[in-house]
Amino acid sequence: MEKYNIKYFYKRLYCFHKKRRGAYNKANAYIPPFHLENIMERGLETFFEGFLKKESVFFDKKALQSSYIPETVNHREDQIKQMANILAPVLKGDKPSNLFIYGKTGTGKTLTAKYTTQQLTEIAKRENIPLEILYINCKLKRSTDTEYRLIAQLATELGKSIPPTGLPTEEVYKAFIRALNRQQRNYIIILDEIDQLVSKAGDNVLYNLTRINEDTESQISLLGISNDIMFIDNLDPRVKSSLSEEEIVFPPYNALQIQSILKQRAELAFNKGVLMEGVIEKCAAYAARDHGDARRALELLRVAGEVADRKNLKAIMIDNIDEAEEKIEKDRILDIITTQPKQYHLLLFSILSLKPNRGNALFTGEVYEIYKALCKKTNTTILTQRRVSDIISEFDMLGIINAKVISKGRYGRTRDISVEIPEAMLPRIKKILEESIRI
DNA sequence: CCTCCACCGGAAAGCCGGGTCA
DNA sequence: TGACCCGGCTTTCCGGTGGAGG
Repeated sequence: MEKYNIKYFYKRLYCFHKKRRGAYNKANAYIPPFHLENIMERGLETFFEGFLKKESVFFDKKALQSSYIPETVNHREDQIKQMANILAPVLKGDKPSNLFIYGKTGTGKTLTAKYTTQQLTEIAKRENIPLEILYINCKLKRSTDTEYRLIAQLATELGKSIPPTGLPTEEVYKAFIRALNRQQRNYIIILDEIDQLVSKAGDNVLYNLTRINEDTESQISLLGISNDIMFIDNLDPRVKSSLSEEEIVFPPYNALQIQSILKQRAELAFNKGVLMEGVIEKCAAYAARDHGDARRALELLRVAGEVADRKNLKAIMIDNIDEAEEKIEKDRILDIITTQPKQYHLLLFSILSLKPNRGNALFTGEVYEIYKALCKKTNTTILTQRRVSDIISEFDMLGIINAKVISKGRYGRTRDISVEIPEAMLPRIKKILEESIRI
């Protein structure tokens, strides 16, 4: 945790407040108000001074966050032009075609879409054209991963609050349409990570959304963003044809392009001269290595800066990037594991405790046996093997284990499970799991 | 070439805790 | 209050299958 973050600041302020009024300490002795001793000014002053003096390599960290929209979007001129062409009719009051955007993660899809629509709204506002953009990120957990919730979310954006559950879905649609009709406008709905939505809620939602124009005076265009290119092929043909009336592909950035993006952002984010030679190049190279993910590059740079700050360095060294990469991966795994429910912990613990004597080739059956024993020992209900099998798949998808289906011939078919957590982290993780299991 | 193991993974249905509404 | 609805998690049921060993 950073020492001088906002929480810390408020804590200090609160302490200060108590001291100003005077307070009783643990031994119930009255400690006189600050100003009587004239320490207060000094205390607070030094705090603020420290806060100001505390040197940071950052000037404005925001510029490195993935949600930041820069003044100009580099290397996406073509896509912006295409998108503008497709969406422009909305300015004349016509309904633009539905648009489908795809490209790998970190290729600037969301950024470009937001940037373009932002410009669009500005012009629309100036010219007094009724236009509204609704942006929904379907990946944000718990808010929009089912049909009900998506529509509810959309309706909420239109200022119609809908209870988070309880109503029939039909009712929610009606409320949404009423909200649309309340003011006749053109709407562009951006559905980010639309593949996530479909995998969880099915393509029914999309079908209904594409058909909703028939029930309302307002016109609605959909703008779907996906990083899974195959996703569109698995859709209902009717949805497919109407959703992808237009398509734009975002190719990955190459190393040079990532470099220039990083430079642009770094200029805003860091103080002058804190970047050592070669830092940006290295970040870019790391990110280009796995398919030109600019978001990753930015994150890497940001964390490298944080590492340098924590070490009280005045500049970001090349080594900090390696440390940053390690830290990101570590935090990711730790975050995944600590947020899992107990059953998952039990299972993971079984896998880990089986690992030392069986090497790196565990089979579902053995894991399940250990898991059952563990459940009995800790007095937990035992899940069926079918369910456990699903949990193993989930771990696989999260990237903390690797589970491949193999055939052992006469000895059946099973999954070959190996652990993907770095060796160095294992003791710590085991400890976390143990604690969670006990309780 | 056939068999048959030990599990995979799809489909459907049940249960539970959260909610609305009249 | 009871009738309903939803989503998440789980169980039940069951057809499917790659390949070692006969």
